[in-house]
Amino acid sequence: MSSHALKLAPQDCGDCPIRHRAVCARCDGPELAQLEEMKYYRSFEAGQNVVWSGDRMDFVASVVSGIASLTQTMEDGRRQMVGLLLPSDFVGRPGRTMAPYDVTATTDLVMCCFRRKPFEEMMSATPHVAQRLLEMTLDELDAAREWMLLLGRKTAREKIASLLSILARRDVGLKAKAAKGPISFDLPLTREEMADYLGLTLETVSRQMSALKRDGVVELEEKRRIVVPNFDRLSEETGDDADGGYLS
Amino acid sequence: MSSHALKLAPQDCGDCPIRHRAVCARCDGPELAQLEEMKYYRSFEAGQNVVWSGDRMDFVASVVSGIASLTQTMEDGRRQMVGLLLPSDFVGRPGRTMAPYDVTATTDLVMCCFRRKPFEEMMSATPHVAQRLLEMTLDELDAAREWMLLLGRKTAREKIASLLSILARRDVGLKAKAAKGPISFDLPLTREEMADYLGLTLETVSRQMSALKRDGVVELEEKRRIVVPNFDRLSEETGDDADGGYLS
DNA sequence: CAAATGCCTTGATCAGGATCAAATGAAAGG
DNA sequence: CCTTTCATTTGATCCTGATCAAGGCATTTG
Repeated sequence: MSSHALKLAPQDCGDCPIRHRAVCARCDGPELAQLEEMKYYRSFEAGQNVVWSGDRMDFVASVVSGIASLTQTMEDGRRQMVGLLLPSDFVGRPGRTMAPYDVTATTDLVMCCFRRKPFEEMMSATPHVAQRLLEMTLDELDAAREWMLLLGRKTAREKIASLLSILARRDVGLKAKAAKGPISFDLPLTREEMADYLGLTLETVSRQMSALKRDGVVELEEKRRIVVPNFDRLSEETGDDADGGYLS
Repeated sequence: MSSHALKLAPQDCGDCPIRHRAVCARCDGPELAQLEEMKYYRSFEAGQNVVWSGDRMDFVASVVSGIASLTQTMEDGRRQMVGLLLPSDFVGRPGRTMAPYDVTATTDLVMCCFRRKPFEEMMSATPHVAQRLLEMTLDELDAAREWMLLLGRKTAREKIASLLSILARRDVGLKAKAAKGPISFDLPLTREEMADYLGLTLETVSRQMSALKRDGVVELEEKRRIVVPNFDRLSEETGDDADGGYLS
């Protein structure tokens, strides 16, 4: 279990794949050097827990690769995922050591962790980290509010379509490819995780996936492999206007 | 309609009721003076719209008194409130002029508006505003995620109890009173607004309110006047553990 | 005063999604 | 190879909350 937790070779920030989107994006040479000194990598296998709600966290971190999830659990076991963390997303809150959510590696995951103390000192000494973190937090807040609309008002079918649309869009973005022609990608989530994210049961997720397949909105070749033959068609199923106001 | 929009006398920041919690909390004498110069007050009557989603906003603002709501609307009219703004809460996003949500005065409302241009200049010149705004945004993000759990997983009864609990807690806080003995407060929301906030219909809200009354969890004297005879009893109905992890 | 309006409550019925249950298929392990 | 396990699908039934509809009550308006 911990065989994977240490094996990552230290990497130079200059080569880092998330260098220009993460919390360090605005930092220049000397500040980067300072961050290099307080950072260390940790990796996790899919399914592994990163921190438990209520745990003390002595670091904050950026997701370098893979996907992590933030989940809240009620006493009786009801679970709601409250965030998906993609590469460059930030985990942890300056000024608070207690984790408010469970953080779990949804896929294999690499995180760039910063020791809390020096990170917080740097935040109060120089503005670039705080400025970037503010931007990122405002984006997360927008995303959370979009999700509130989904959770409160969308039908099961619209919820599934919305999630697939976001994942598809994300993969298209990564490939820097126009939204023409079929899009295909691997689902990084199990049916149960999808249910936890969407406020549904896994049975309903499965049924709605089957329904979208039956209606030709998506093709499922291997349960986790999604093909979207017509992205606009999928967009129509989300309940959002046009293809979602994704611009600022 | 605009008779109310201008009539507020300019107020000195030193006397401002939200001085120590708002975005200006960390600012000292000279910075306050700078803010004084870019600020102006606007007031709105209950029910009045502040900005429409998609509108250009040439200011950002703090709520001084009253309550405002942020609402998203789907094409077919489904509505979801995504935030309640209480005194000291911040409206608008530095760096973005387009409003992403409808902002509406839920009660009579006074806002302290800052002209966007000088506010943004000040944010990049000095760190105090950005630091405070980051804190406030992180708090909002936590609140949004708590609401995601409510919207995705709680029953109608738990949703109502959670909302009443939050409003009761808030009023207790204002009165700096211990949580012993009956708590009473006025609902600042109509049944329909409650429904929009909780992801329910107004009929379900009404029925659950009646049910909580029937079960002795709350007393309703005037439809908007709530008495909570036993706060712990109300807390049990929210589905949260203990009385909610409200500490950071 | 009567009529209209806004807000709320209550009743009857419906339906979307939850729950309970079983079966399938693929991968992992003995 | 057979068994076990895990993720998923599918079926049958139930129930919570939505929908449709009517009525109450207070305030406003003509």
